[in-house]
Amino acid sequence: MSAPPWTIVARDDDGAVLVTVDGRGAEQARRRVALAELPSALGDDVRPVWNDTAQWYPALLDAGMTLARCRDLRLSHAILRDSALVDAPPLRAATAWDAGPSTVSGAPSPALFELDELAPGIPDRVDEVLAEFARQQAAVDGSRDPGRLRLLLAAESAGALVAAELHAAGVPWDRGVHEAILTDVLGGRPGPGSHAPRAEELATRIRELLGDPQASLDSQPKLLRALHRVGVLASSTSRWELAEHDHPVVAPLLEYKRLTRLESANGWNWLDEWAGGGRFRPVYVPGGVVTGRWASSGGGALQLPRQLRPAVRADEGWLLVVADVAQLEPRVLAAMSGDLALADAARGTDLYQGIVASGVVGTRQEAKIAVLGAMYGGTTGDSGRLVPALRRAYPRAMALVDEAARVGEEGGVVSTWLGRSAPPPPASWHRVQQRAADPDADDADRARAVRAARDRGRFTRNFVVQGTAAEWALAWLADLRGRLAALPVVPEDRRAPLSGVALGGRAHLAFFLHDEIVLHAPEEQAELAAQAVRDAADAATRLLFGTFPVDFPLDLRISRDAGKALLE
DNA sequence: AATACAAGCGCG
DNA sequence: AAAGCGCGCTTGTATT
Repeated sequence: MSAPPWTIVARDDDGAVLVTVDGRGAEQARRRVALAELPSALGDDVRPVWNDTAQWYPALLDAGMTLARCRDLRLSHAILRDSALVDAPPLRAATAWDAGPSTVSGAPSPALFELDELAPGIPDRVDEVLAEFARQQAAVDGSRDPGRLRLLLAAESAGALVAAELHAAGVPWDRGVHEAILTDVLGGRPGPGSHAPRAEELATRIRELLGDPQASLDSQPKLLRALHRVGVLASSTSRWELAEHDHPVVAPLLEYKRLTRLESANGWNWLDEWAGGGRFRPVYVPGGVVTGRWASSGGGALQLPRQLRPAVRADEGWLLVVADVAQLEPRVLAAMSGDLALADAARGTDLYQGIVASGVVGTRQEAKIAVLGAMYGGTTGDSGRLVPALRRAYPRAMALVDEAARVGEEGGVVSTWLGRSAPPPPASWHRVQQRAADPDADDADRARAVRAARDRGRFTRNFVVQGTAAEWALAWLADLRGRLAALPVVPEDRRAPLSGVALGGRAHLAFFLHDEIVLHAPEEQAELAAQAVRDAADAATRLLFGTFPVDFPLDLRISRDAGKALLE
C-alpha cells in the first residue's frame, strides 16, 4: 500500500492552487482551479496539505466529499514548535502560523468558498504554505524521533477531519425526550423573570426556612449573608461546603441549585438554540487543550449532563453505537511506563478491582482515589495516604509521573508518548522563582515560589498521562473513520437526513468526548460498526504501544438512545 | 452600556 | 465528600 501524494492546497486571488509535492516539499506539478471545482479537482486518493482544516474541509463535506487523510499545518506547527523532540527548531520564532484555533462556523454555507471568509491570521498563499510544509518536514526528519512525530501529526490532522465531520453530522437529538426530562424535573418551562415551577416551590420553602421572604437565592453574597443569619456559617455557597452543615435549609437549597443549573445550562433556551433542528452540532476545537485534548466552543459539548443523554436518540431505522474506554489514563500510564504489574492489574475490565485483587489497597474506592491521586498529584487526605501503597506496588508507573512532576517543578519540559511537549513555564513563573532566590526574599516570596513550583509539577505530572491518553483516543478515531469509510453505502431511502453531507449514507461518528464516542448507524450496519469500534481500539493500542501487554477494554452498547438506563 | 472577573458546576 | 489534572458556560458583581 503506497501512501497518497501530498498536495498543497492554497489560495490565490480568485481561486485555489494545487501543488503536488514530494515528502520534502519539492514541487512536482502545479495547477489552478476555481474554488467550486475543488472537490472534483482534489479527488479521493489525495492527501491535502493545507493551512487549516476548519477553513477548507466543511465546504468539501457540503459538496458530498470526505477525505481519508490530510496534513493540518496550523495544528502541526503548534506541536513541532513546542516538541522537545525537535532541536533548535526554526518553527520556534513567533509567526502567523501561531494563530489560535479557527472554528468551523455554525452556519455552513457556500460562503465558505468565498475569499473573504477566511479567519484572519493563518497564512493561505501558496508560497507561504509550501514554505511552512517544507520547514515542518525538515523539522520532523531532523528530529530525535521522526516516526513518533509523523504518527502524531497524522493523528492530529485526522482529528481535524473528524472534528469537521462531527460538526457536519451532528448528534441526533430528540427534542421530545429532552422536553420530557425537563418537564419531569422542573415542572414546566419558566416564565420570563422567574424559575421553573419546581424551582419556585423550592425557593418559597427555602425563604421560609431562612426567615426572609425576600431572600435572593441567585446572588452568592446575598445568599451567604442569609445563611449566616440562620446560623449556617459556611464560607462559600458551594455544594460540597453546604452539604457539611446540618440545617433544614441545606437539602432544599442543594436541590434548588441542581434544578436552576439544569434550567439555565441545558434548559429550553439551550434546546432552542443548539438542538432545535433534531441535531446538536457542537463546535469541536482539536488541539484546543494544551495536553492535546480537544476543546469545544458553543453549546457546551464537553459538559452535556448525563441526565440528558437519553435525548441523544437515533433516527428511525438507525441505531447508536455508544462506546467508552474504562480507565483510559491509568492504562496509558501502565503502557508508557512499561509497568507490567499495573498492566496486569488492568487485565480485566475494571482496573481498580484489579488493584484490589493484587492486595495493594483494600477497596475499589481506595484504588480509585489512589490512582487519581497518583496522576493528579494528590498529597492530602485519603489520596496522600493511599498513593504510597501504589508507589510500592507499581514503581515504574509511579516513577514516570513522579519524574514528570520533578521536571515540572524545576521549570523543565515534559512530553507525551508521541512527542507533544508542554509549553515551557511563562516568564512570570520564572520571576516568582527568582524573587524567592533573592537574598531579600521574605517568607511570602518563598511560599509563593514553592506553591508555583508544585502547581507546575502537578500540571506536568498530569500532562504526560492526559496527553498520551488523548493520543490514544486520536489514534482510535483516526483508525475508526477509515474502517467506517469502507462500509457500504445504504440505499438512498435508508440514509440519514444530512443535507449535502456525504456522511449520511453509512455509519458515522456523531459524538466524541475524550474517551467515549457515539456512532450513528443504519440498523443493518450497527453490528459491523460496533466491531469496527473494537478493532480500531485494538489497532490504536498496537500503533502506540506495539506488543506491550495492556488491554483497553471498551464498554460498548448498541441501542436507540445514549442513556445509560437501557444498558442494564 | 460594555467588559472583566470570580464563583459555581457540568463533563472527562 | 473533596482532593489532585484539564476544560466551557451562566450568573451576578465589580470595574470602566
